[in-house]
Amino acid sequence: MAINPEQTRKSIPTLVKNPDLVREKRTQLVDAAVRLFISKGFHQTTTREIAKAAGFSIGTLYEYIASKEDVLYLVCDAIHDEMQSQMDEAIRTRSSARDSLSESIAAYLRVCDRMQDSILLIYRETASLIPDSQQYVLQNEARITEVFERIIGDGVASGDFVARESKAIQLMAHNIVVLGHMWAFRRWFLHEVFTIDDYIEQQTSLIMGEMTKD
Amino acid sequence: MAINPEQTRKSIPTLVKNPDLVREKRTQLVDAAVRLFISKGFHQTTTREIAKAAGFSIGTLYEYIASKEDVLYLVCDAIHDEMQSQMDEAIRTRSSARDSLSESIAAYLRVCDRMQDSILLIYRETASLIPDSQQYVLQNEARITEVFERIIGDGVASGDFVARESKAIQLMAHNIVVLGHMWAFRRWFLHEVFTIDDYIEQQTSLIMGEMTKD
DNA sequence: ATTATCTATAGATCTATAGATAATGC
DNA sequence: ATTATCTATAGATCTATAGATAATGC
Repeated sequence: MAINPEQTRKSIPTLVKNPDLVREKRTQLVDAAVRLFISKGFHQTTTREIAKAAGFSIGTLYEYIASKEDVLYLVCDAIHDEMQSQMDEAIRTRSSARDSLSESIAAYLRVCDRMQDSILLIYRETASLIPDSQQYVLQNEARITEVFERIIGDGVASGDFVARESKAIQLMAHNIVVLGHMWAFRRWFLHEVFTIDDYIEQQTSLIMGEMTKD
Repeated sequence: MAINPEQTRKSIPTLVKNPDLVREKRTQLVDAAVRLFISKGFHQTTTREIAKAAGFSIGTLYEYIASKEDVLYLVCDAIHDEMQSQMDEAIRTRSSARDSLSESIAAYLRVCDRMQDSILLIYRETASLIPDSQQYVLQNEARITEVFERIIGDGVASGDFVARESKAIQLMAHNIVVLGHMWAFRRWFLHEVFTIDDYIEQQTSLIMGEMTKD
């Protein structure tokens, strides 16, 4: 029995034997919980509300999880899953490193625009997870950052971008990721002043300018 | 009786008549609450714990506030106050716009480094405030951003920085503010790889490059 | 027999207040 | 008399589980 050396997902205990059923019910559960957590926050949402919104009783809820915190972990993990799959779909390698990067940034910022509420949820509630679960969530965040690290690294290797040590590349990747989150958590200002297209244009030019300067 | 046209602070009701006493006790209260909220979060902290840590009884606590949410508002407001005063102290106008901006960014990032935990607290718990209180907190956030807006605007006016419309100046100011917060909320990565001095150097050069390019 | 689901509730909170007590100043 | 503080607790939760019930398959 091979043990996966890089465990990327925490397994949440269940009392239900049928794995298909577990998958199905947990999807319902997560969908309901995401909506509730976005609108009321994790602590203001009761386990009863989650069960009701998911379409089963409080007793059944606890057949599929062992604690309320488990629901939060499943929610955070599902959000990162959705983020990853939307990025995989949108991000393509182009002929030039410039095009790859600028189009990837644009695609990523559009994903952030669509997933605003979920991004805010992660920012607010990650701290409510136990440290162990937090580690998994941060790993997911790191994986998203690596997408940009790779694109920039390739461009540096090919000479399309200014030479940079690996730490500087990593920092730029984090900057890009944060610019996407910022569109969500500073929306009280940004959405008043910019359309998402304006925002993409301005922020992409900031990053591209830095990558290709002098 | 003059009414201040721009009300910048919400007044929290108290049953205690002596204003000096209110100020004094609320300072104790906020100091205790900040520590508790940072370590356990707002919802996991009980009003009893706050009262005890502040040095008075649960009954007395409710002479100085009307609800637990009031404590959170006082905490958020005190954090922004502290932030403002540390920035006022650190940020000086220099002979050139370049120096003013780069030194202000450095000073600001050092403030963020010192106030990491408080910054994270604001990110996590602002959503737990009632909408009315949230408005005041966002106003505080906007005021901090305006410091950079002014410095950049002056540099553009004097011709030291590339010409930009006011929206682009505002965006750059928000970018700078967020780079400071990022040092706090991405510390799980950034602090592993950079010292605060490295970070200041890299991020300042990103912004300065953009302000003075071609 | 086994698996999944439900109802009912134990047990443990936690916020906010009522009413008693102590301290201060006229 | 007035102001500030304290103790004790009402009243309202909320999580998690025990034990009963229904559905499925041998």
